[in-house]
Amino acid sequence: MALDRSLIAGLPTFQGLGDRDLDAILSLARASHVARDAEIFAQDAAAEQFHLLLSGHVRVVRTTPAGDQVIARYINEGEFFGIAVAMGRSTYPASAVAAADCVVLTWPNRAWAEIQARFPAVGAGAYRTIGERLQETQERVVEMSTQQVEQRIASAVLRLVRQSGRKTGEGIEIDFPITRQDIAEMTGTTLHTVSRVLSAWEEQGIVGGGRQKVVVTDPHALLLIAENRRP
Amino acid sequence: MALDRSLIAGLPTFQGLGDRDLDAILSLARASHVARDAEIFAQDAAAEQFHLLLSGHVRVVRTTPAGDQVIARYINEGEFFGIAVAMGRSTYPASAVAAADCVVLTWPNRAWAEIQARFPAVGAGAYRTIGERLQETQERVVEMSTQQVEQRIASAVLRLVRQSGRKTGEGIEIDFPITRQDIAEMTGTTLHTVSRVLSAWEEQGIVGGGRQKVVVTDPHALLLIAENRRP
DNA sequence: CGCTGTGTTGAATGCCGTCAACGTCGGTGG
DNA sequence: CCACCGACGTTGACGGCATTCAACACAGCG
Repeated sequence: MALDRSLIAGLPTFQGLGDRDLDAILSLARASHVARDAEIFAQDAAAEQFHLLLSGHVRVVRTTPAGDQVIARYINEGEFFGIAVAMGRSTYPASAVAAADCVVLTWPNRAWAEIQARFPAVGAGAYRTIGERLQETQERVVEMSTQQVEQRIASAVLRLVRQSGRKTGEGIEIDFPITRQDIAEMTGTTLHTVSRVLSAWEEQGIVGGGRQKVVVTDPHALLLIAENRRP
Repeated sequence: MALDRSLIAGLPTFQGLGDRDLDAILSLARASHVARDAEIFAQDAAAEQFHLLLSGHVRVVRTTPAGDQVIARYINEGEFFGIAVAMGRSTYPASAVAAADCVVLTWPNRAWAEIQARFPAVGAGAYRTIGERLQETQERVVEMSTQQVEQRIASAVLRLVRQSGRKTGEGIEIDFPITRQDIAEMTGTTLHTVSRVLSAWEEQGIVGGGRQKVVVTDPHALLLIAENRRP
């Protein structure tokens, strides 16, 4: 059965395309559900497909030979991921795991050349995405080089809130399950330190939370901490 | 006066192009000398050109609001740099400074669309370059998250040696001037720590050096340190 | 010949990782 | 329904690695 174009019609990636174009792109794709914690692709596996996240959240993780894990980034709804083909790579540099239940569109690599040729705007958008990720990653290197752990955690939480925040009565909530361990793997620290820092913030009324949940009640205070300008 | 096509004919970037193609690409460019320590473009400035390094070495540096500097990477001969246009950016995310005397080719941004359209292989090569830089940068995040300072310094020196090494009688030498401070800014540490580590390595006969110079005499030992498998 | 940039080394401080113990939530199976 | 168990979270104590502070040495250059 053909996929309905309404799946992707609203996404910025495909802006400006007509119905026939959307149908053409979708005709090459396959949609699937992915349960939470299921792996979408594995680090170092042959990269034969690329993906677009329709709903849910995906965690991109690199594992070192020693077994340490580092979270490279979270993918949000509407973003491409696993686009090794666009970077001329033949294997995936990291694994992708569903952080929540997901709906994913998948194309075979050979579709990339066709999409890029027929819809240059889509290709350009993907390259802009890669460029943005490069900038973000370098920003992270700068943070890890110059900031203390508490500031880095503040920056990471703010990034999550901006990219995946959902307003609630209490404040802004990160709308997928996230553990202290996850935050530690994003900031290059340990779950112990993250727990200590979040506990301190909770006492000051900056964040709230609970099990696998983070709610930011005072984003401004967090910003001050991230910029090391705490009053 | 027109630029001679021999300037770029040997570069992997332009492989497979004919003489007329090379001339066409060069006709859009301008060549210039850049003295050591001169700035080629500035962080946050409007990105109106992109560059290719013909000879010399270029240091790409990000500066934080607090004044801390972090070296994002070194550019080697034959590489594009400052290709904000390919990532859809309107400003440069970092500054570029000549680490040694350089010869640089410069194109106005509008040449990018034309080159990409007429010579897709060149465009694809640039995107592969961006992809490689993304992978390298993420690799650096992993290192900073999981490794100790000495291992990170070893990794950084090995990277420099692989990318810009020159064989000499003593061993492999990094063929541009580099200070302890530079290495510190690549690894997120201080020049003091770098000095201590290099002094210790020198005593063990792993590296040699001198003022603004690093010579690796025992690359294998460095590799063992980088992988934390020191005997 | 002094000055500036670079490099070295010692001593002390402190951040944060490590080790350890315990508490709590939620799902699962009897 | 409830007991159990594993995953997640919290907190204290301790120690080590690397930064910070300080002082000095040396080279190149005007």
